[in-house]
Amino acid sequence: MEKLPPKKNFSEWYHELIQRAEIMDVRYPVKGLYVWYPFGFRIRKSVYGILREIMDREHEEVYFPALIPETELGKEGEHIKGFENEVYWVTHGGKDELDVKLALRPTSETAMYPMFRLWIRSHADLPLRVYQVVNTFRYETKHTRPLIRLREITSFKEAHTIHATFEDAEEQVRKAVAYYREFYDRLAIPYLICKRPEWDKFPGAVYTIAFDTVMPDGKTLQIGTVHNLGDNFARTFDITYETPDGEHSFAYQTCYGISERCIAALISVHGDDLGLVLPFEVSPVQVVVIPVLYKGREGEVLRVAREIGEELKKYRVVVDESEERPGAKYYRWELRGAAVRIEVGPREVEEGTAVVSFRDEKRKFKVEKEKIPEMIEQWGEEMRERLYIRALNSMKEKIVLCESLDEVESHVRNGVVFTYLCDSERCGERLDEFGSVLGEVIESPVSFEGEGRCVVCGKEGKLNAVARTY
RNA sequence: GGGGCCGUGGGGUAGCCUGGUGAUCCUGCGGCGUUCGGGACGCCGUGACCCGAGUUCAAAUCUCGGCGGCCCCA
Repeated sequence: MEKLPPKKNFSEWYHELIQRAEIMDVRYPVKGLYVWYPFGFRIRKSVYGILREIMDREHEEVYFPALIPETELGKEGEHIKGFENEVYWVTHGGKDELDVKLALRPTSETAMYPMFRLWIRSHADLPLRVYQVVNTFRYETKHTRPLIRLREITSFKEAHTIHATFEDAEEQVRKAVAYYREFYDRLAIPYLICKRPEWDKFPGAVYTIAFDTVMPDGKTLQIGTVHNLGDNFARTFDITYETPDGEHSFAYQTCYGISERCIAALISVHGDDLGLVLPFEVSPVQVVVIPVLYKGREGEVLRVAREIGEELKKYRVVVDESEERPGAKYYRWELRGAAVRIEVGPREVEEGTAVVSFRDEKRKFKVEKEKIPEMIEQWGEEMRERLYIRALNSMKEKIVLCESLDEVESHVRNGVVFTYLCDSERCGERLDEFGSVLGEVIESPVSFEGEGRCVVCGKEGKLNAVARTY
């Protein structure tokens, strides 16, 4: 097996790793569409398992159609303006042209909200909280990249909620942010939380809060968004409810989403020159047992290796009985991000021990064989903590506070710039020349004063993040 | 939005400028044997010129178009 390109050549590394670790097959003959390999799909399954577990606490899972009639998609003015250039249209059924064109959903507000209008009658129907995990389509014209910029987003988890009052919607936004925090904490992925500037919010929203993580090359990746929609969509789609005293009132809505970019972040943030590094909880191979086979000793070694595998069967375990030499097996499973490796050879069989090592460390150590099952969980959690600290430190290194436009211009090439910015779109546009304004910093691993002089015009400004983005 | 580069076995490549050889090398994959504590070795086998049109006696190589990929600038 050939070596992977070093991670410092991030683009190359990412592309090769995705293919070689069998996450996505990038050879599908349509731009921007990729195939999930079985191995990649197992990562997706465990990551989305966590997301579903979190969502299921107070949302119901639903499924809405992928096709949206043009008449509904076009109702909300700002919304359609934001998406019209990237919508795929279904124009024909067989040979007949359709009377009303059908859009492949770029997102599902306009599929859901006409139905919510029928579902919501009274205050007793509120709040309504649902989510779905679906594919969405966007005709991307820039470079597409597996898991990051797609024409078919295959794994869009979108939640939609409806409330009686703006304050209730505000409260839901806070909860959604907390859910996403928990999700990314479990994946050991650090993030910035920003309030997107007015000109970059979700089309149709009152405001947008976004999670961004920092990739190895210093560009940021948006990995989650939370939108307070106010009553904008309720007014467009006529979603009203009857209050306890018989009045009719428009409802207030939120929506928030996470796509397979969370998996792109997982791979990019933790991976190393040898391949995938995945937290124990989501690795498709949580434990790999490697028997070290010597001529004449194969039987006993294999027997013990299988025993260990059997005792750990509540985890995702592989006992690698293939004919390769141990070294080749180590590299193979390191590429695939097996979290814990257990080696058993003739020596260990005699001692009743095994050699244990973790994917994120060079260290190897001996453990009594019987102790392994009770230690696994703890090792997994310790590994998650190590990964998180390492990722956090590397993110902190890439954030710099800048107090002049020259500094912004030079630093944004290598990472994230924090600087002060007033509310004017003009000043924002000036910064957008260097990268993208991510917005007002709400939460960050690096803290600076929240207010200062706008780096462009010198008026009162707030702490904002600027970065090159994916 | 503008510009540039590229498409060769499963992956990565040489060859293309200057048309003509049995299309190069690494890797992977299958088989056999000797091995096995960080990418073993030997032997055998497998497998490619993106698609279409054109120029030509002859096209991986030249021209045009399509599709796909990468990079730079705004």
